[in-house]
Amino acid sequence: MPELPEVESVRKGLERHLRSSTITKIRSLHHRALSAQSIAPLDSLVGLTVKDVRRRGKFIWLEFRDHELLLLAHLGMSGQFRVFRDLQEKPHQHLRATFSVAKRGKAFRLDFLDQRTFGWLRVDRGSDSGIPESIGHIAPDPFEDDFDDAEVIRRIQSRRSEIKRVILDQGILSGVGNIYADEALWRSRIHPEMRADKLSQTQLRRLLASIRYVMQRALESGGTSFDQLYVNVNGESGYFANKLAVYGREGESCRRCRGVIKRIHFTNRSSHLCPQCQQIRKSLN
DNA sequence: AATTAGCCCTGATTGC
DNA sequence: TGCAATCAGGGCTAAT
Repeated sequence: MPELPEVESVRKGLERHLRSSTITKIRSLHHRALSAQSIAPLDSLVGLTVKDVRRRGKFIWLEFRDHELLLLAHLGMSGQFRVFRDLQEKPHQHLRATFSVAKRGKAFRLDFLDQRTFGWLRVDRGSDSGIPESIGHIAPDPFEDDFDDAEVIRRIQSRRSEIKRVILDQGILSGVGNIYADEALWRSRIHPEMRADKLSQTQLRRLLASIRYVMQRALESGGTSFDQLYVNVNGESGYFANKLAVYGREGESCRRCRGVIKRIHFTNRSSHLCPQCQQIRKSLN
């Protein structure tokens, strides 16, 4: 499941392969591949040369030389970008769009695959803030220079809902999904159902540090792959899954104490935690 | 303005 | 064995 570390791994791969390359042809093969909010058809990008590949949270985009248009993408749950040097390589079953690309006289193919079709591509334009116009409401992620810890802590404390919901809100901070939310909460010993406004400065500082730590470590491992739904642009899996402390470890023992990892229901999905390390104090909640 | 339920989707797995 | 229910979950929208 692509969260910030997985999306960053993909971004790096795209940067390496696509920077200074020119798009020569684009085909869309699924009606949901192109976002309804796209300001122009994919064809508008034919002939443009990639200047940069950028990211905020889980959003990724290509910037082009001498052009205000850009290509924004979100991988959803199962979206993938795959680079194929061999143009004869058979198209994947879940192929949603395919880009023909040329770089220094060599032609290659960039495929956008997506089994569950929650991912999308969108032609958009830049804005004064330096990010695509349509994602102006997405907050900086914890690895950006202008991420302001004190300000984010203040915003978290202004919410009365459960802390896990708040750190998953991409308008407060971006890039955190279900896996790293559970991992960071475990690391900072905070119960996911604690009310955000009841947490102390110290706890929230520790939580932000844990989010950075966990996602940095995951990035160094190339991300978390449980199955073939997340792979990098070369089709390779990440190997952070075996370093996870709580996610997917229901019934196994806590790496910090003798507790048994529990899985609890959380808005139609799951939270994983150690009930020993992450206690919810009724009096404080 | 903050909060929350519901929706979009496919394929693997579980239950009867 | 076969079919149906369940689960995985990010972000947007609508309703409260």
